[in-house]
Amino acid sequence: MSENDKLTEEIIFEAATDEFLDRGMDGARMQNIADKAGINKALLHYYYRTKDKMFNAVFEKIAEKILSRFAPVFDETLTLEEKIRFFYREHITFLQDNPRLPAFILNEINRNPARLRRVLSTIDIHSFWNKLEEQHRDELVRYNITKEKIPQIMTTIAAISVFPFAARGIFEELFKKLDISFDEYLEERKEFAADFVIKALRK
Amino acid sequence: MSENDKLTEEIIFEAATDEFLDRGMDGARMQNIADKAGINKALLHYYYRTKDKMFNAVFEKIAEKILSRFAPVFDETLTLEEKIRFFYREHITFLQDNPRLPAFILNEINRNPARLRRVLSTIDIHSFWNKLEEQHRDELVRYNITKEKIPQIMTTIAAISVFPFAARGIFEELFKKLDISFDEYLEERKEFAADFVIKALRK
DNA sequence: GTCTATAGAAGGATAGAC
DNA sequence: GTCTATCCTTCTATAGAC
Repeated sequence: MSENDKLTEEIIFEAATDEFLDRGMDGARMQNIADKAGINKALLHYYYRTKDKMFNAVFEKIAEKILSRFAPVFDETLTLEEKIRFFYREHITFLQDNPRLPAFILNEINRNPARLRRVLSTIDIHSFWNKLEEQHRDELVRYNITKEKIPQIMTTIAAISVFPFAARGIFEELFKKLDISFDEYLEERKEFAADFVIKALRK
Repeated sequence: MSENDKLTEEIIFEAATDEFLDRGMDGARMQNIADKAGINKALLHYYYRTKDKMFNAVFEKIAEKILSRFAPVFDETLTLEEKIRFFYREHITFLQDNPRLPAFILNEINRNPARLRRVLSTIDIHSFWNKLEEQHRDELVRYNITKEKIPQIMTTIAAISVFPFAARGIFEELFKKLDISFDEYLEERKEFAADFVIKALRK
Protein backbone atom coordinates (compact mmCIF):
# COMPACT_ATOMS: atom_id res chain seq x y z
CA MET A 1 0.00 0.00 0.00
CA SER A 2 2.38 2.68 1.21
CA GLU A 3 4.92 0.41 -0.43
CA ASN A 4 3.12 0.85 -3.71
CA ASP A 5 2.74 4.63 -3.25
CA LYS A 6 6.44 4.96 -2.78
CA LEU A 7 7.00 2.92 -5.89
CA THR A 8 4.73 5.06 -8.05
CA GLU A 9 6.25 8.25 -6.76
CA GLU A 10 9.70 6.93 -7.55
CA ILE A 11 8.73 5.82 -11.03
CA ILE A 12 7.35 9.28 -11.69
CA PHE A 13 10.46 10.88 -10.25
CA GLU A 14 12.74 8.87 -12.51
CA ALA A 15 10.63 9.57 -15.57
CA ALA A 16 10.68 13.27 -14.68
CA THR A 17 14.45 13.20 -14.19
CA ASP A 18 14.91 11.65 -17.62
CA GLU A 19 12.62 14.15 -19.32
CA PHE A 20 14.13 17.21 -17.60
CA LEU A 21 17.69 16.07 -18.31
CA ASP A 22 16.81 15.62 -21.98
CA ARG A 23 14.75 18.73 -22.60
CA GLY A 24 15.30 21.10 -19.70
CA MET A 25 12.58 22.85 -17.72
CA ASP A 26 11.19 24.77 -20.72
CA GLY A 27 11.27 21.89 -23.18
CA ALA A 28 9.94 19.18 -20.85
CA ARG A 29 6.31 18.08 -21.26
CA MET A 30 4.10 16.69 -18.51
CA GLN A 31 2.53 14.34 -21.05
CA ASN A 32 5.97 12.89 -21.90
CA ILE A 33 6.72 12.31 -18.25
CA ALA A 34 3.38 10.56 -17.78
CA ASP A 35 4.06 8.39 -20.83
CA LYS A 36 7.55 7.46 -19.66
CA ALA A 37 6.17 6.57 -16.23
CA GLY A 38 3.34 4.59 -17.76
CA ILE A 39 0.64 6.58 -15.95
CA ASN A 40 -1.55 9.57 -16.75
CA LYS A 41 -1.01 13.29 -16.34
CA ALA A 42 -3.41 13.73 -13.44
CA LEU A 43 -1.29 11.48 -11.28
CA LEU A 44 1.74 13.67 -11.76
CA HIS A 45 -0.19 16.53 -10.18
CA TYR A 46 -1.45 14.32 -7.41
CA TYR A 47 2.15 13.65 -6.32
CA TYR A 48 3.91 16.90 -7.22
CA ARG A 49 1.11 19.46 -7.68
CA THR A 50 2.92 21.53 -10.35
CA LYS A 51 5.55 21.12 -13.02
CA ASP A 52 7.65 23.70 -11.21
CA LYS A 53 7.66 21.80 -7.93
CA MET A 54 8.50 18.59 -9.77
CA PHE A 55 11.41 20.29 -11.49
CA ASN A 56 12.73 21.64 -8.21
CA ALA A 57 12.62 18.18 -6.66
CA VAL A 58 14.62 16.78 -9.57
CA PHE A 59 17.07 19.65 -9.65
CA GLU A 60 17.83 19.49 -5.95
CA LYS A 61 18.27 15.73 -6.00
CA ILE A 62 20.83 16.08 -8.78
CA ALA A 63 22.65 18.94 -7.07
CA GLU A 64 22.86 16.92 -3.87
CA LYS A 65 24.12 13.90 -5.79
CA ILE A 66 26.97 15.95 -7.25
CA LEU A 67 27.91 17.66 -3.98
CA SER A 68 27.83 14.52 -1.85
CA ARG A 69 30.03 12.83 -4.39
CA PHE A 70 32.81 15.40 -4.34
CA ALA A 71 32.89 16.87 -0.89
CA PRO A 72 34.94 13.82 0.27
CA VAL A 73 37.79 14.80 -2.10
CA PHE A 74 38.65 17.56 0.34
CA ASP A 75 38.95 15.10 3.20
CA GLU A 76 41.30 12.60 1.60
CA THR A 77 44.80 12.61 3.06
CA LEU A 78 46.82 12.67 -0.13
CA THR A 79 49.51 14.89 -1.57
CA LEU A 80 48.34 17.65 -3.88
CA GLU A 81 49.46 15.70 -6.94
CA GLU A 82 47.73 12.55 -5.76
CA LYS A 83 44.62 14.55 -5.03
CA ILE A 84 44.55 15.99 -8.54
CA ARG A 85 44.94 12.53 -10.06
CA PHE A 86 42.30 11.16 -7.71
CA PHE A 87 39.92 13.98 -8.60
CA TYR A 88 40.15 13.49 -12.37
CA ARG A 89 39.77 9.72 -12.17
CA GLU A 90 36.73 10.02 -9.93
CA HIS A 91 35.18 13.01 -11.62
CA ILE A 92 35.46 11.87 -15.22
CA THR A 93 34.28 8.39 -14.28
CA PHE A 94 31.28 9.95 -12.54
CA LEU A 95 30.50 12.05 -15.60
CA GLN A 96 30.86 9.04 -17.90
CA ASP A 97 28.08 7.48 -15.84
CA ASN A 98 26.06 10.72 -15.78
CA PRO A 99 26.93 12.49 -19.03
CA ARG A 100 23.86 14.72 -19.13
CA LEU A 101 24.37 16.36 -15.74
CA PRO A 102 26.78 19.19 -16.64
CA ALA A 103 24.78 20.65 -19.51
CA PHE A 104 21.60 20.38 -17.46
CA ILE A 105 23.00 22.05 -14.35
CA LEU A 106 24.82 24.80 -16.25
CA ASN A 107 21.85 25.63 -18.40
CA GLU A 108 19.24 25.69 -15.67
CA ILE A 109 21.41 27.85 -13.43
CA ASN A 110 22.15 30.25 -16.29
CA ARG A 111 18.40 30.54 -16.83
CA ASN A 112 17.65 31.01 -13.14
CA PRO A 113 20.57 31.76 -10.80
CA ALA A 114 18.29 31.65 -7.76
CA ARG A 115 18.39 27.86 -8.06
CA LEU A 116 22.08 27.89 -7.24
CA ARG A 117 21.60 30.26 -4.33
CA ARG A 118 19.43 27.71 -2.55
CA VAL A 119 22.05 25.01 -3.02
CA LEU A 120 24.91 27.27 -1.96
CA SER A 121 23.11 28.30 1.19
CA THR A 122 23.42 24.71 2.44
CA ILE A 123 27.22 24.53 2.21
CA ASP A 124 30.24 26.48 3.41
CA ILE A 125 32.58 27.05 0.49
CA HIS A 126 35.26 28.66 2.61
CA SER A 127 35.61 25.53 4.71
CA PHE A 128 36.59 23.55 1.62
CA TRP A 129 39.35 25.97 0.80
CA ASN A 130 40.46 26.09 4.45
CA LYS A 131 40.78 22.31 4.47
CA LEU A 132 42.92 22.40 1.35
CA GLU A 133 45.07 25.17 2.76
CA GLU A 134 45.69 23.34 6.01
CA GLN A 135 46.42 20.01 4.41
CA HIS A 136 48.79 21.37 1.79
CA ARG A 137 50.34 24.47 3.30
CA ASP A 138 53.92 23.58 2.45
CA GLU A 139 53.05 22.20 -0.98
CA LEU A 140 51.28 25.42 -1.92
CA VAL A 141 54.45 27.32 -1.11
CA ARG A 142 56.53 24.87 -3.10
CA TYR A 143 54.25 25.19 -6.13
CA ASN A 144 54.14 28.95 -5.69
CA ILE A 145 50.35 28.88 -5.46
CA THR A 146 49.26 32.14 -3.90
CA LYS A 147 45.81 32.86 -2.55
CA GLU A 148 45.12 35.18 -5.49
CA LYS A 149 45.69 32.43 -8.04
CA ILE A 150 43.28 29.97 -6.45
CA PRO A 151 40.19 31.01 -8.46
CA GLN A 152 42.11 30.74 -11.73
CA ILE A 153 43.52 27.34 -10.84
CA MET A 154 40.36 25.82 -9.40
CA THR A 155 38.20 26.91 -12.31
CA THR A 156 40.80 25.65 -14.78
CA ILE A 157 40.86 22.24 -13.11
CA ALA A 158 37.08 22.02 -13.25
CA ALA A 159 36.89 23.31 -16.83
CA ILE A 160 39.14 20.53 -18.12
CA SER A 161 36.89 17.70 -16.95
CA VAL A 162 33.47 19.35 -17.15
CA PHE A 163 33.72 21.11 -20.51
CA PRO A 164 33.75 17.98 -22.71
CA PHE A 165 30.41 17.04 -21.14
CA ALA A 166 28.94 20.53 -21.14
CA ALA A 167 29.77 20.70 -24.85
CA ARG A 168 29.04 17.04 -25.48
CA GLY A 169 26.85 17.69 -28.51
CA ILE A 170 29.70 19.56 -30.20
CA PHE A 171 32.35 17.08 -29.16
CA GLU A 172 30.48 14.01 -30.34
CA GLU A 173 29.61 15.56 -33.68
CA LEU A 174 33.11 16.90 -34.23
CA PHE A 175 34.83 13.68 -33.18
CA LYS A 176 32.60 11.66 -35.46
CA LYS A 177 33.63 13.86 -38.36
CA LEU A 178 37.30 13.52 -37.40
CA ASP A 179 36.97 9.77 -36.82
CA ILE A 180 37.90 9.97 -33.15
CA SER A 181 36.26 7.91 -30.39
CA PHE A 182 34.71 10.09 -27.68
CA ASP A 183 34.83 7.18 -25.23
CA GLU A 184 38.55 6.62 -25.76
CA TYR A 185 39.15 10.34 -25.52
CA LEU A 186 37.46 10.35 -22.10
CA GLU A 187 39.46 7.38 -20.85
CA GLU A 188 42.71 9.03 -21.91
CA ARG A 189 41.59 12.30 -20.40
CA LYS A 190 41.66 10.98 -16.83
CA GLU A 191 45.43 10.80 -16.97
CA PHE A 192 46.07 13.54 -19.52
CA ALA A 193 44.21 16.12 -17.44
CA ALA A 194 46.15 15.29 -14.28
CA ASP A 195 49.51 15.33 -16.09
CA PHE A 196 48.64 18.61 -17.79
CA VAL A 197 47.62 20.42 -14.62
CA ILE A 198 50.47 19.10 -12.49
CA LYS A 199 53.01 20.13 -15.10
CA ALA A 200 51.50 23.58 -15.41
CA LEU A 201 51.62 24.07 -11.65
CA ARG A 202 55.26 23.06 -11.18
CA LYS A 203 57.72 25.88 -10.84
CA MET B 1 10.73 52.15 -48.75
CA SER B 2 12.98 49.16 -49.25
CA GLU B 3 15.24 51.10 -46.89
CA ASN B 4 12.52 50.96 -44.28
CA ASP B 5 11.81 47.27 -44.88
CA LYS B 6 15.41 46.47 -44.27
CA LEU B 7 15.33 48.48 -41.10
CA THR B 8 12.26 46.73 -39.72
CA GLU B 9 13.66 43.33 -40.55
CA GLU B 10 16.89 44.19 -38.77
CA ILE B 11 15.10 45.53 -35.72
CA ILE B 12 13.14 42.29 -35.53
CA PHE B 13 16.30 40.27 -36.03
CA GLU B 14 18.06 42.01 -33.18
CA ALA B 15 15.09 41.66 -30.87
CA ALA B 16 14.91 37.97 -31.76
CA THR B 17 18.63 37.53 -31.12
CA ASP B 18 18.27 39.10 -27.71
CA GLU B 19 15.28 36.96 -26.77
CA PHE B 20 16.79 33.69 -28.02
CA LEU B 21 20.12 34.38 -26.28
CA ASP B 22 18.27 35.02 -23.03
CA ARG B 23 15.73 32.22 -23.08
CA GLY B 24 16.78 29.73 -25.73
CA MET B 25 14.53 28.30 -28.44
CA ASP B 26 12.10 26.65 -26.00
CA GLY B 27 11.84 29.56 -23.59
CA ALA B 28 11.62 32.36 -26.17
CA ARG B 29 8.22 33.91 -26.83
CA MET B 30 7.11 35.55 -30.07
CA GLN B 31 5.21 38.15 -28.05
CA ASN B 32 8.40 39.16 -26.22
CA ILE B 33 10.25 39.55 -29.50
CA ALA B 34 7.46 41.71 -30.87
CA ASP B 35 7.51 43.85 -27.72
CA LYS B 36 11.29 44.28 -27.82
CA ALA B 37 11.09 45.24 -31.50
CA GLY B 38 8.22 47.64 -30.82
CA ILE B 39 5.92 46.00 -33.37
CA ASN B 40 3.21 43.34 -33.28
CA LYS B 41 3.37 39.57 -33.56
CA ALA B 42 1.84 39.37 -37.03
CA LEU B 43 4.79 41.26 -38.47
CA LEU B 44 7.21 38.67 -37.16
CA HIS B 45 5.47 36.04 -39.26
CA TYR B 46 5.35 38.35 -42.25
CA TYR B 47 9.17 38.52 -42.26
CA TYR B 48 10.15 35.09 -40.93
CA ARG B 49 7.03 32.92 -41.34
CA THR B 50 7.70 30.70 -38.29
CA LYS B 51 9.49 30.83 -34.97
CA ASP B 52 11.64 27.94 -36.11
CA LYS B 53 12.87 29.75 -39.23
CA MET B 54 13.54 32.85 -37.19
CA PHE B 55 15.57 30.85 -34.71
CA ASN B 56 17.61 29.25 -37.48
CA ALA B 57 18.42 32.65 -38.95
CA VAL B 58 19.64 33.86 -35.56
CA PHE B 59 21.56 30.69 -34.81
CA GLU B 60 23.40 30.67 -38.12
CA LYS B 61 24.29 34.33 -37.89
CA ILE B 62 25.84 33.73 -34.48
CA ALA B 63 27.70 30.61 -35.64
CA GLU B 64 29.09 32.50 -38.60
CA LYS B 65 30.13 35.39 -36.37
CA ILE B 66 32.13 33.02 -34.17
CA LEU B 67 33.75 31.14 -37.05
CA SER B 68 34.69 34.21 -39.06
CA ARG B 69 36.26 35.67 -35.97
CA PHE B 70 38.58 32.74 -35.24
CA ALA B 71 39.47 31.22 -38.57
CA PRO B 72 42.15 33.94 -39.03
CA VAL B 73 44.02 32.64 -35.95
CA PHE B 74 45.18 29.74 -38.08
CA ASP B 75 46.63 32.08 -40.69
CA GLU B 76 48.71 34.28 -38.42
CA THR B 77 52.45 33.77 -38.80
CA LEU B 78 53.45 33.52 -35.16
CA THR B 79 55.27 31.01 -33.05
CA LEU B 80 53.12 28.47 -31.23
CA GLU B 81 53.57 30.31 -27.95
CA GLU B 82 52.69 33.63 -29.52
CA LYS B 83 49.68 32.04 -31.15
CA ILE B 84 48.41 30.70 -27.83
CA ARG B 85 48.81 34.12 -26.22
CA PHE B 86 47.16 35.77 -29.20
CA PHE B 87 44.26 33.32 -29.08
CA TYR B 88 43.46 33.84 -25.40
CA ARG B 89 43.67 37.62 -25.63
CA GLU B 90 41.39 37.69 -28.66
CA HIS B 91 39.02 34.94 -27.54
CA ILE B 92 38.40 36.11 -24.00
CA THR B 93 38.01 39.70 -25.18
CA PHE B 94 35.47 38.51 -27.73
CA LEU B 95 33.58 36.61 -25.06
CA GLN B 96 33.64 39.58 -22.71
CA ASP B 97 31.80 41.47 -25.45
CA ASN B 98 29.48 38.52 -26.15
CA PRO B 99 29.13 36.71 -22.84
CA ARG B 100 25.90 34.91 -23.68
CA LEU B 101 27.14 33.12 -26.80
CA PRO B 102 28.81 30.03 -25.28
CA ALA B 103 25.88 28.91 -23.15
CA PHE B 104 23.49 29.55 -26.02
CA ILE B 105 25.50 27.64 -28.63
CA LEU B 106 26.32 24.73 -26.34
CA ASN B 107 22.77 24.34 -25.14
CA GLU B 108 21.07 24.57 -28.51
CA ILE B 109 23.50 22.09 -30.07
CA ASN B 110 23.06 19.67 -27.18
CA ARG B 111 19.30 19.89 -27.74
CA ASN B 112 19.59 19.45 -31.49
CA PRO B 113 22.95 18.27 -32.90
CA ALA B 114 21.67 18.61 -36.48
CA ARG B 115 22.17 22.35 -36.10
CA LEU B 116 25.92 21.83 -35.80
CA ARG B 117 26.00 19.50 -38.78
CA ARG B 118 24.79 22.26 -41.08
CA VAL B 119 27.48 24.61 -39.80
CA LEU B 120 30.21 21.98 -40.04
CA SER B 121 29.28 21.12 -43.60
CA THR B 122 30.39 24.61 -44.63
CA ILE B 123 33.95 24.30 -43.31
CA ASP B 124 36.90 21.94 -43.65
CA ILE B 125 38.21 21.13 -40.19
CA HIS B 126 41.13 19.12 -41.46
CA SER B 127 42.51 22.13 -43.29
CA PHE B 128 42.81 24.03 -40.01
CA TRP B 129 44.87 21.28 -38.49
CA ASN B 130 46.97 20.95 -41.65
CA LYS B 131 47.76 24.65 -41.50
CA LEU B 132 48.88 24.35 -37.89
CA GLU B 133 50.95 21.28 -38.67
CA GLU B 134 52.73 22.95 -41.57
CA GLN B 135 53.41 26.21 -39.76
CA HIS B 136 54.70 24.60 -36.59
CA ARG B 137 56.20 21.28 -37.66
CA ASP B 138 59.48 21.73 -35.78
CA GLU B 139 57.85 23.28 -32.74
CA LEU B 140 55.47 20.34 -32.39
CA VAL B 141 58.46 18.01 -32.30
CA ARG B 142 60.22 20.20 -29.77
CA TYR B 143 57.11 20.26 -27.52
CA ASN B 144 56.63 16.53 -28.04
CA ILE B 145 53.11 17.09 -29.35
CA THR B 146 52.10 13.97 -31.23
CA LYS B 147 49.12 13.70 -33.53
CA GLU B 148 47.31 11.55 -30.96
CA LYS B 149 47.47 14.24 -28.31
CA ILE B 150 45.97 16.97 -30.47
CA PRO B 151 42.34 16.40 -29.47
CA GLN B 152 43.24 16.47 -25.78
CA ILE B 153 45.28 19.63 -26.16
CA MET B 154 42.90 21.54 -28.43
CA THR B 155 39.86 20.79 -26.27
CA THR B 156 41.78 21.75 -23.14
CA ILE B 157 42.78 25.08 -24.65
CA ALA B 158 39.17 25.80 -25.60
CA ALA B 159 37.79 24.63 -22.26
CA ILE B 160 39.92 27.11 -20.32
CA SER B 161 38.48 30.18 -22.04
CA VAL B 162 34.96 29.01 -22.87
CA PHE B 163 34.01 27.30 -19.61
CA PRO B 164 33.80 30.43 -17.44
CA PHE B 165 31.21 31.79 -19.88
CA ALA B 166 29.36 28.51 -20.39
CA ALA B 167 29.05 28.31 -16.59
CA ARG B 168 28.65 32.05 -16.14
CA GLY B 169 25.61 31.72 -13.88
CA ILE B 170 27.57 29.55 -11.47
CA PHE B 171 30.73 31.64 -11.65
CA GLU B 172 29.01 34.96 -11.00
CA GLU B 173 27.01 33.59 -8.10
CA LEU B 174 30.01 31.81 -6.58
CA PHE B 175 32.36 34.75 -7.04
CA LYS B 176 29.85 37.09 -5.44
CA LYS B 177 29.69 34.84 -2.41
CA LEU B 178 33.50 34.67 -2.28
CA ASP B 179 33.84 38.43 -2.84
CA ILE B 180 35.78 38.03 -6.10
CA SER B 181 35.28 40.24 -9.17
CA PHE B 182 34.31 38.22 -12.24
CA ASP B 183 35.52 41.04 -14.51
CA GLU B 184 38.96 41.11 -12.92
CA TYR B 185 39.11 37.34 -13.05
CA LEU B 186 38.50 37.48 -16.81
CA GLU B 187 41.15 40.15 -17.37
CA GLU B 188 43.70 38.11 -15.44
CA ARG B 189 42.66 34.98 -17.27
CA LYS B 190 43.94 36.20 -20.64
CA GLU B 191 47.51 35.89 -19.41
CA PHE B 192 47.00 33.15 -16.84
CA ALA B 193 45.51 30.80 -19.42
CA ALA B 194 48.36 31.32 -21.86
CA ASP B 195 51.01 30.85 -19.16
CA PHE B 196 49.27 27.76 -17.84
CA VAL B 197 48.98 26.04 -21.22
CA ILE B 198 52.47 26.92 -22.40
CA LYS B 199 53.99 25.61 -19.19
CA ALA B 200 52.00 22.40 -19.40
CA LEU B 201 53.13 21.83 -22.98
CA ARG B 202 56.84 22.34 -22.34
CA LYS B 203 58.91 19.19 -21.99
C1' DG C 1 4.15 46.83 -44.94
C1' DT C 2 1.61 47.06 -40.68
C1' DC C 3 -2.22 46.54 -37.77
C1' DT C 4 -6.38 44.19 -35.07
C1' DA C 5 -8.77 40.26 -34.27
C1' DT C 6 -9.05 35.56 -33.94
C1' DA C 7 -8.37 30.85 -35.15
C1' DG C 8 -6.40 26.61 -33.64
C1' DA C 9 -3.32 23.80 -31.15
C1' DA C 10 -0.75 22.59 -27.07
C1' DG C 11 0.10 22.31 -22.51
C1' DG C 12 -0.61 22.68 -17.41
C1' DA C 13 -3.90 21.92 -14.07
C1' DT C 14 -8.37 20.39 -11.84
C1' DA C 15 -13.08 17.96 -11.06
C1' DG C 16 -15.18 14.07 -10.09
C1' DA C 17 -16.04 9.06 -10.69
C1' DC C 18 -14.27 4.67 -9.20
C1' DG D 1 -4.42 6.07 -5.39
C1' DT D 2 -5.65 6.18 -10.18
C1' DC D 3 -8.39 7.15 -14.09
C1' DT D 4 -11.26 9.94 -17.76
C1' DA D 5 -12.92 14.09 -19.12
C1' DT D 6 -12.43 18.78 -19.38
C1' DC D 7 -11.24 23.49 -18.18
C1' DC D 8 -8.40 27.41 -19.02
C1' DT D 9 -4.45 29.71 -20.19
C1' DT D 10 -0.71 30.41 -23.26
C1' DC D 11 1.31 30.46 -27.55
C1' DT D 12 2.05 30.11 -32.56
C1' DA D 13 0.07 31.28 -36.66
C1' DT D 14 -3.26 33.26 -40.02
C1' DA D 15 -7.21 36.19 -41.98
C1' DG D 16 -8.44 40.34 -43.45
C1' DA D 17 -8.81 45.48 -43.06
C1' DC D 18 -6.14 49.63 -43.94
